[in-house]
Amino acid sequence: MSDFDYKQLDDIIHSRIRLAIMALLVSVDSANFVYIREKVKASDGNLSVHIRKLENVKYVSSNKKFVDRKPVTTYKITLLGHKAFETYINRLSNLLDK
Amino acid sequence: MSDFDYKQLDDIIHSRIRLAIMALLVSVDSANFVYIREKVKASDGNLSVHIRKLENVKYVSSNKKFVDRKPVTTYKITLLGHKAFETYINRLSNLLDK
DNA sequence: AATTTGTACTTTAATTTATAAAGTACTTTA
DNA sequence: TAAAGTACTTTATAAATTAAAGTACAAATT
Repeated sequence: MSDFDYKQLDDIIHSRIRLAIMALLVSVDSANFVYIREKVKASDGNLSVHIRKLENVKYVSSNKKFVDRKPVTTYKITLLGHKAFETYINRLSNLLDK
Repeated sequence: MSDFDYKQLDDIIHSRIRLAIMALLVSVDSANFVYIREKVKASDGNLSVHIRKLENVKYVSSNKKFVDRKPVTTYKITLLGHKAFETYINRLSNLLDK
């Protein structure tokens, strides 16, 4: 491959908000909903929808528990997610550095 | 800035197909419709719609003429497009290399 | 010479995606 | 106890993407 074919980029990852979520998650081991929402500057609804998409394809896993009687959802990137992200970055850079 | 805010990425450029078009155009001085379509592996309709979007915001300019009695449209990246692309790349890399 | 096939696109319509708004199930504060 | 959060989820609308159909030819075939 190694050309300008735009379909080589994983479109689950490519969306701006999901790319930001993934970039954050690879840099951080684990993060909860509120933390991600603030870093990524997303609305509640948006974050919920998009992180769910990442969960559906198993790029991200979540853990729900209660802390001080309040719900807290913690997210982690999975091994699959890590690999997909790496592949994405590789293809992106070889698309961009011509 | 310099954080994970996903809105920092120019969404006109960010779309997969438009990103590929821009990446191609910055590397090539000028290119015609068919050439771009093949490199980017887009359908006619898709390319037409998306390159038009890039034209509308003046990131790309076009020149239409006839070669051997057939229409040929040649595209070039503009100065504005060049700047926008550079900014996009900068923000992208600082989003990604954490 | 008429029909078919092909080229270089553009337009329209349908599907998908993204976003914002509203809703749920609480907890905390006044 | 009523109002104002918190941590999300769901739903509805708007926007973007894609595929299919259309236009205006040229070239090749019958």
